[in-house]
Amino acid sequence: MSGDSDTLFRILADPTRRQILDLLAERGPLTVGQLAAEFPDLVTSGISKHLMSLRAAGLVCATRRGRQQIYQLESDAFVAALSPWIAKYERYWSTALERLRVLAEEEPTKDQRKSAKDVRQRRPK
Amino acid sequence: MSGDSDTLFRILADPTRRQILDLLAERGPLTVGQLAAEFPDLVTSGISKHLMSLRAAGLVCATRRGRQQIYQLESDAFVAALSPWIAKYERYWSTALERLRVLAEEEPTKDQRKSAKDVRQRRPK
DNA sequence: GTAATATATTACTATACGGTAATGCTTTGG
DNA sequence: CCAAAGCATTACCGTATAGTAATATATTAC
Repeated sequence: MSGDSDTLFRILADPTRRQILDLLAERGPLTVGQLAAEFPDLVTSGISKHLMSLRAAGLVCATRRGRQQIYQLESDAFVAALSPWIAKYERYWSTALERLRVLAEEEPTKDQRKSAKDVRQRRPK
Repeated sequence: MSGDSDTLFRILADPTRRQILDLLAERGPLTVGQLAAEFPDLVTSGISKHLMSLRAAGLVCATRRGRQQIYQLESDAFVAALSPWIAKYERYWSTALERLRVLAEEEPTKDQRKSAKDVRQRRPK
C-alpha cells in the first residue's frame, strides 16, 4: 500500500538529501566531491551516506569513472515514486496544475504567500 | 531558502500524518474521534498531537462543534506549500503531468498492474 | 448539581536518525 | 612500489520525535 511511500518520504524528509536531489536535477550528473563541495558544513562521508540512502531508494544511480562515482537523478523512478501519492490529491492539484507552469516561470526564489487562514468555513447551526 | 519546505517534509515524513491527510482529502471533514477510529493501534491523544502538528503547519484547520473538533484539509495551503518544490522538477514532471490524470482516473485503490488479458479461468492440475 | 464524553496537554520513554571521526578499499600519480 | 586522492563503511554520539499514560479542560447528558 503505502509501504513504498514510507521510505520515499523518509528520504525526502532530510533537507540535505532534498538539496542533493535539487543539485542533480538542475546541474546534471555530479561526483561525490562536487556534491560535497556544496555542503561546507558537512563532512564528505556524510554526503556519501546520504547518497547511499538515495541510491537504496532508487532515486539516484551512480556510474564509476576511475576512482570517482558519478551520481545522477533517476528521474523516471523519482517521478514514478511520487506520482501515486500526488494522484491521490488530484482534484486539489487539478486547479493548480496549470498554475504550476506559471509558477515555474515566475521567480521561484521569492516565497511570498498570502494567508489562507482567513477562509474559515462556517458551520450552519 | 527552503526553510518552509523543511517543516512541510518533516510533517509528511510520518505515515500516520500522511494517512490523516489522505482521510481528510477523500472523506471530507472529520472529528478527532472519527480519525482516531481509523488507527486502532494508536491512542487518541497521539492522533490529537499529530493533528496539532498538521494544524501548526497550516495543512489542516479545525472548527469546534460542541465538544468535538472538526478537522478538514486546508487544501489551498497544502497545494501552495508543495507546489514550489514540485515546480523545481517541472521538466521531469511535465512528461508525467498528463499521465497524472490518467493515473487518477484508473482505480487508485486497487494496485494490481498485471494485464487483464491473461486472467482466464484457472484449471486445477 | 454529577458523571460521562471529547479533545488537549504534559511528562516520560524508547527508538530512529543525522552527524562526525576513524578506518578500509580502489584507483591515480610520481 | 609508495603516497595521495576519492569514496565507502563502520562505530559511536547527541538529539529529535513518535508513542504512551496520566492529567487537564471544556461540553453534553442525566
